Amino acid sequence: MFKEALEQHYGFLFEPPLMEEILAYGSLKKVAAGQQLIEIGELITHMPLLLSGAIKIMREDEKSDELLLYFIEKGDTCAMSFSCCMGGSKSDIRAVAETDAEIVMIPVAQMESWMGKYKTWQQFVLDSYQARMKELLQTIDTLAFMRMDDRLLKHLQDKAKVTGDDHIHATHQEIAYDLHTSRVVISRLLKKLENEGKISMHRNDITVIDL
Amino acid sequence: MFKEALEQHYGFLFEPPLMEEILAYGSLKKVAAGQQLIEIGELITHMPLLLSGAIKIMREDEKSDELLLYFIEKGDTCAMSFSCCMGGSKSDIRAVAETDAEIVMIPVAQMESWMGKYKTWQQFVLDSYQARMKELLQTIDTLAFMRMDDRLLKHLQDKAKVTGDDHIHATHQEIAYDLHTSRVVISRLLKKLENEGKISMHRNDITVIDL
DNA sequence: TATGCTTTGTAACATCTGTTACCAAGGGTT
DNA sequence: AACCCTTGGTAACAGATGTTACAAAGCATA
Repeated sequence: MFKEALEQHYGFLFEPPLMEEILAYGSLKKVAAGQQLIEIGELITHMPLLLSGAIKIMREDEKSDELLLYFIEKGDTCAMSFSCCMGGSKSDIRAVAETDAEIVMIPVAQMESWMGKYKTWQQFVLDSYQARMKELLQTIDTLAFMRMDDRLLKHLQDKAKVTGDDHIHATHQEIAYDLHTSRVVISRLLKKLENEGKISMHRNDITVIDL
Repeated sequence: MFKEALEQHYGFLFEPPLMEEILAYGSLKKVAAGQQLIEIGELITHMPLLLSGAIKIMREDEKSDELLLYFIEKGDTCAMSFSCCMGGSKSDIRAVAETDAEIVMIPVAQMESWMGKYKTWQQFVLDSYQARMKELLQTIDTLAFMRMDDRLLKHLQDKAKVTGDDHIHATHQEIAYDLHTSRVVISRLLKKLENEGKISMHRNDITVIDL
């Protein structure tokens, strides 16, 4: 059962009858780091409430070029990890577990009935949309106004933050995919960041010093 | 009065009592092309319903670098041109009239009460959020996956579409601001597009051939 | 230790984008 | 015509990023 964890993260948000319904209709899903939660084009049937861990949200174009949009953090006012939960539409994004995570999955049908019944749920959904919107604006700022070296450092800092660990276990190639660039560019810029004293590097392990 | 125009664009969406309320509490605002509707950091007091014309939504960073996010079209299911109408928060974006436009302004207070009262309004707000989200994703795709020449052509096509005119009246400098680059770059790429037969150019007038 | 795979470092080069500088063309005013 | 201001064209260069190629280091396993 996930009653305790749910109370802890969402108890202060939702009224008791709504909490009851969430317990009744929601199901707990445990996923391991790296596991894919939803793929682009897939039909959305459930909405996730994150209890623990972190999820990364990715975008992809026709040529299979990838880009990380943002992370959803554990304990975050997370909902609408999927921009298009409502109305039976298909996913515009891919969601992948960044760490091991525990998620309560709510069927979309319930969600829609709650919109009318529970004021706190309505507010929660609106707040979540707004939070996602801010994340997207932040992503746009990053793409439009920052150069790759700053984007890289920010990525490492974000990653350290959501995992709660200043040691990052990722290859240069994996980082390159997230930032939509090439491995050589990442190696080059990481070396530069190391020379500047902002990180230190070992094989498969980057330590972020400048948090 | 704006009863007819409102009926025409929103009548099929909202139930009659809601239409009455919109007429009662909304006020018509006519703006000329180029006029600013809202500035970054301003408190949001009204939500706009676009009756005619087009609005462009811009983002800016600390260094006053600008970037066009997207256009809102006349007749579009437009609301939430401002990502943060709810909750008395401040604007993350700037809105500028791209053409002359007519807008019904709804006080935020009304809007919030309607969320509980009218199912159609609730759906409208959610749909709008979703539409804005898709626009932002589209903007991200453009920034992450396209080069400047394609971004430029897309910009010209978008602009022709929202104004309903394949003649674009803008200086190279103005276009450069929208795309967050320099005038020289735009001149260079416009010349290239002209050589490729996709546009034709005269002073202060670009004709989009490849629509 | 020998072998093979993955990961990282680095050089050399191509290309795209941004910057500076200057001139020319267009259009309006006196 | 003479003048001025805005706009556009172009060269030359700088810097950032992407690409290709290859070598070296780290790690696992036979």
